[in-house]
Amino acid sequence: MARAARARQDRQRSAAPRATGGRVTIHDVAQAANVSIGTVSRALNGRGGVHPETRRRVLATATELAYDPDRAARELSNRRSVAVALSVAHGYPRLTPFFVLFLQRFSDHLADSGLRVQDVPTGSDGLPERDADAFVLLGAHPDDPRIAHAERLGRPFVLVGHHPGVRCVAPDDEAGGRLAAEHLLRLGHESLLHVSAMPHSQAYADRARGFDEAVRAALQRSSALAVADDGTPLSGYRALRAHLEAGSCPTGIFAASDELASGCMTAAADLGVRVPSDVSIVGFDDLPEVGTRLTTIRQDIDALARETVTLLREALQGERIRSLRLPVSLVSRGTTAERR
Amino acid sequence: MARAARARQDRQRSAAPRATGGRVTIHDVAQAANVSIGTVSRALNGRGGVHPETRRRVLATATELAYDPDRAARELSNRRSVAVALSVAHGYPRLTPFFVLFLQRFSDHLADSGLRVQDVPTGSDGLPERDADAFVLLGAHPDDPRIAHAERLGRPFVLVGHHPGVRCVAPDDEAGGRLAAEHLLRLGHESLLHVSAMPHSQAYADRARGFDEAVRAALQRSSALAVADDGTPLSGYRALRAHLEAGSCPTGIFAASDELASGCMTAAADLGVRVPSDVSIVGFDDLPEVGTRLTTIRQDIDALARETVTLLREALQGERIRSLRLPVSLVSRGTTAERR
DNA sequence: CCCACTTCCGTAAACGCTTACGAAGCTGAT
DNA sequence: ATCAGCTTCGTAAGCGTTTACGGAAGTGGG
Repeated sequence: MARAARARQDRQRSAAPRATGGRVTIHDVAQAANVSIGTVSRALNGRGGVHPETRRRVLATATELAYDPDRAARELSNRRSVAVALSVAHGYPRLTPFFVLFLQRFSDHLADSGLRVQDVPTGSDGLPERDADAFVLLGAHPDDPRIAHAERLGRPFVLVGHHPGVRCVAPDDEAGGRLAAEHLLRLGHESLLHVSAMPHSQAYADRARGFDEAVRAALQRSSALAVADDGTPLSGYRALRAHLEAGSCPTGIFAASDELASGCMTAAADLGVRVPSDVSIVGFDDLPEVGTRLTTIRQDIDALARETVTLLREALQGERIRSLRLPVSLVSRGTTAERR
Repeated sequence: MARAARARQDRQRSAAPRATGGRVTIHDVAQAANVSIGTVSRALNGRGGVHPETRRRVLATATELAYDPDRAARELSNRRSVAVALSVAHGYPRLTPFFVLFLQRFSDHLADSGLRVQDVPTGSDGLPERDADAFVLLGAHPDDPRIAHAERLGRPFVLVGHHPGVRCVAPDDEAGGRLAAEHLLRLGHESLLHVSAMPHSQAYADRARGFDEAVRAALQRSSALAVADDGTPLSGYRALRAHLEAGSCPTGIFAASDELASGCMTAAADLGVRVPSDVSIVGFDDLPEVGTRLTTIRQDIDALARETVTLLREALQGERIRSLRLPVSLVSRGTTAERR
């Protein structure tokens, strides 16, 4: 042990570069900033008891050395070991591309913050499992039984979606709907159609409300509505196709998700309706897969995941309930044009 | 140190249950099996120098206590730190449900085996990144540029798919195709259709070959073919719909994937064709999402992921190239019936 | 009967991090 | 000048695992 201590000491004091296989460790940062590893850790994790000047110096050298804390070590040390269970909303039997993206970000942020996911039953549709320490509920429709259930369980949880009175984080769906309407209206479109999978989620409902309010404000009437079975491209395709075959011919379409939008574009193509010259289409999400061409409402998935983790930690520490709405923005690409 | 050593000793000797927050550690197993933690580790990891009888006892107590090695600790200790990059095949711009499932399993097995994924650019379509230590290529079509590229790079890689001369693992697609054909033929169907997204992957080509050979052997002629744009349900829908609207009416359909099959089922429904009374449909993959109703060719995704990790480790250790074909089986459910 | 060799196993260091504890330095009140 | 109390920081233990090293049996040959 005396030997070990000396070795560690040596390593800390020695000016020679460490031989840890290239990895920059907390020791390197400590050495470079002329402090101890304890101080580095405290500075980096925002713990108290560090002189502001010291903190600044540590942070600076850390970024300079491109220090990236080792996750395994952090997890092992933290032993925060919260088993986070993810549950996909009822009515979302499938794992949407959106959720896949979210999940990636989410587990990154979770690991970064020293927490660990023990169990990620992504496919599970039903109510959250008993043996988890915390829950993340993905999506919610207004009377989601999982919410009452999670509350009854008394375990910390956060909802990715929107529901009054619970800790939740969601994009500003209503504002997004409004943005879409205003964009279409500004381009001169008055024959409007909203394609949505409405009953399934609060998000869809909010998007519809924002869209509808803006439309009513401008035109004193509502737009038409085509309801898709679920949120898949195929459901969007069938919804629009059926609508067009029934004889109506909108010039502006707001699809409640990029997936629906992609189905709509295919349907339009199959029926000889050209985008954007015959009809303009606005999506929602800004998924990278379809996104390169589509005019859409962009939401920041990474921020969504990050804030989910923040709220989750707050929940774990029993802090006051707080909810977040994340801003969205319209990105105008090739599928909208002025009405001819 | 004397203090620490004694503490550890105490913990090891003491009969009292450990207070590690419920987690069963290697110490618990050691204590229960009356050996040291070193021996437990060696026994569990198949290292040499353990008496068979001792090994047996350790293994027994480990399973009895439901010992589950801590990943973080294992990673930290192992420090094998291989940066594995995943690359999705050209022509598969999207992350299919199949790959999502695969990915989950894959990273589990990777972590279990002490390796660590540093970078998983799942969405990346192009050629593998320069800074990875190893690659996993997902899917391949016959002239996949990524294969030549990976070989040129000289870094270990394994292909999930099939290609001569490289380390690869794949389900027995050809046998699967044959199974589907034989099933349909056995039910008396002779007016057959194959729905596929053929040019995109070797897997689809192999499935088609197996199917076609069995069909030719029985009927002395090929089945009809409907080509879908990609592998999505929507593409399957459009392919079948177009085919049926063109006037042909098959009684047995083999869709090259469950996703295609699900689109086919919707198309049939939309056109008033009943499954399975009017037409029988066989899928491929056995995805849990669509799988509860669909007659399909089952492949073992977990095994696929496990073997991928095995081959990856072999590649990392420079062992001889070896390829695997995993068995598939037909599971008969509600979408096939005897020809009326 | 002893020694070399092998087989089996226990000990403790190491992986990179967090954090409890305590030491050192400073402030201001006495 | 002294001391309590605060702030700031260094030290080292500990998270659960793997593995190098060496010790203790057991085996066989001289």
